[in-house]
Amino acid sequence: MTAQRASVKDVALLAGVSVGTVSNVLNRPESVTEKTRAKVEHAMAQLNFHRNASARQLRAGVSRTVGVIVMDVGNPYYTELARGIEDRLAADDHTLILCSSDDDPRREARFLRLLAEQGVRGVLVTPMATTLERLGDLRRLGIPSVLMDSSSRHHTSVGVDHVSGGRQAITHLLRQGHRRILFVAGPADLQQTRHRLRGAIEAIQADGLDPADVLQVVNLTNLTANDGQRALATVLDSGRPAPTAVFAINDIVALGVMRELRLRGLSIPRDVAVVGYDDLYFAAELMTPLSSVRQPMRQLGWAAADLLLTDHPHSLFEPELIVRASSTGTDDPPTR
Amino acid sequence: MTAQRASVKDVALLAGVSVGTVSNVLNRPESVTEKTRAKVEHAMAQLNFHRNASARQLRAGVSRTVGVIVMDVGNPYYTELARGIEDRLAADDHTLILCSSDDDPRREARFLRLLAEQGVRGVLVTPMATTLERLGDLRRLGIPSVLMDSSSRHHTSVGVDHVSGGRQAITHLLRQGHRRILFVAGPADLQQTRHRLRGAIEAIQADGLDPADVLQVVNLTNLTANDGQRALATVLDSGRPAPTAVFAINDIVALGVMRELRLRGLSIPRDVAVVGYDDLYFAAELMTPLSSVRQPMRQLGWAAADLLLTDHPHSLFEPELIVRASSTGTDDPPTR
DNA sequence: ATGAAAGCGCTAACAT
DNA sequence: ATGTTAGCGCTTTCAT
Repeated sequence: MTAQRASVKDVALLAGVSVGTVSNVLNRPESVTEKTRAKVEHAMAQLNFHRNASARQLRAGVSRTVGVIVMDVGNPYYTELARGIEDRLAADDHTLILCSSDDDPRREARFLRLLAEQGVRGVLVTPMATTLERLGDLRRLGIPSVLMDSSSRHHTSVGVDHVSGGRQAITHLLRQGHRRILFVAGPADLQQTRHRLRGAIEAIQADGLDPADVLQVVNLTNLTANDGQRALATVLDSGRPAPTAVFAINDIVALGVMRELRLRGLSIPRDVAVVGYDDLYFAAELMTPLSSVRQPMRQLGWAAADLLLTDHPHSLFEPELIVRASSTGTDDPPTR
Repeated sequence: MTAQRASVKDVALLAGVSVGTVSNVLNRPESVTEKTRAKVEHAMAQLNFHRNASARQLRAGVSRTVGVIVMDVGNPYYTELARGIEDRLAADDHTLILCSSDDDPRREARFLRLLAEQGVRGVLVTPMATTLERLGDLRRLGIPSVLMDSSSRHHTSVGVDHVSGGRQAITHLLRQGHRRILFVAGPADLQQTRHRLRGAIEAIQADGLDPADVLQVVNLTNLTANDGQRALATVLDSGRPAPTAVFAINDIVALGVMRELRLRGLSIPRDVAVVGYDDLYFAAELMTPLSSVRQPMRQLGWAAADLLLTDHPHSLFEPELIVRASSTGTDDPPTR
């Protein structure tokens, strides 16, 4: 019905000024007379003017968009991270393109290429084992990147101390008397797996025990509830002595573990105790309230974006074990 | 260390061809000799060339990006929707910018402006009551939009039949003998609320009962677990006869409702039955497995994106009630 | 304080 | 099949 997109030229024409003045109203309003500014703004409103971000970016060379690649947007843990990023970005009038790598290097590579083409101001990524190689391209393009939920001496990053998290979880289980613990971990080359495993081993050694006796590790490729369930089933069917406690790499995997335990009529935590990771919002509401290691994801995201925007030194956050019925010595009380 | 972004000009220079040929390699590879194509592609690789999306879009006038605004990215229900969209978009080499309105009209307006500036190919949005007014601007700009999880005679949309969902949930509760049912709903002007309420009323009337006797409605502004918990507490403290069943607008609200019931020592479902909505992945694993109305979100997202890309007629999907312990006549077995 | 004009990287129409 | 060129909408000198 009415015209399509109006350009600065159209606005200038209608307001009876030059395009330069229109641009000034947009970018340096203080350098324009009150009167002409009013004229121009009126023309803009009348034409339903929206500045063209492509042209702006092409000319100015800088983008107001930041790319974010997380492992799995379906996991509330990562959306909470994204929320923190968004909070920080909005304060500087930037926006975020959210991508989900689904733990697939090819998907990640595709998004990285896409973001490079978009000319984003920077990329924030929760890395998998091979991510670092792919980030070289970006750096050569002059696009900075920040690793999240992971740390590296060779790359800027914001992270949570997973060694500490693993140590806290296993220490807790040892205190409850457990001596056969199963760690249902992620891929062996994933930093979260490696660090939490290290923390677990440290905790066991600190008690004068031999990790080889106490800890059994099974590595998952995907971190879904079904994978967790299958992994536990395999271990229980292996004929080896069953574990008395399970430490899961995240709460969703823990969900699957608990499902399998229930299926076999095993009591949680009397027969097998369970500790998860991430402390998702429903952890306390599960059939057996789940002990879990809580991480400050929102702050982490905020810090990551802040790092990108202002180059503040990065921070390492501290996780905190939340103990609930799934891992306490006695059977859990019906409610609380 | 090495050069920054290489342009088509740089590639042309290195390959010893013209920029037009480079563009052809990019956009019409079949119109280029095998040999020159190889030369050009080699030059691209050598220069780490990434085409500049801004310039491309500025010139071509069309974007390969679609804006998606959901109510709440923190809710897995919406990320599942986003996943469906992404699936469809990827097939046509498009990408998605994901925004969370957080049920805040100002945030939504801001994102809409942003997306318009980006010149996105279209916008997919899960609308709140006032969204439609805001979409007029976009239309005048020639940017199509699709409503998701909602329907409108005045706007293209893909949706789920919420009337049917409400009817299924309430019919189920009536069959269990409930005659005092509380509907913990969203905002009164939200379509999901209105349609599910209509379905509820239809179900009650179909049994020859008076909705005014059977159904009590409380409207929430925000749909968090805490809000659900508070709402139920208020109702139970009101002095009026307590409901024997609760129908919650979504599973997260249901989580809060169940929390409050447990806190008061009320048994689910013996004292109060609960039915949620969305059937989030953990619904079956809760302290009391939650009956819930499942919606095909992934397909919905797929359909929405398909509608935008190919203008296929839109579809109305059918929800399905999943019955679990939280609403079955007998007490649930004391699992844990 | 405002105007004129160049140019960002790309595509597409036209010329060869 | 390949080269030449105009121009998308904006910002930003440089003049006035």
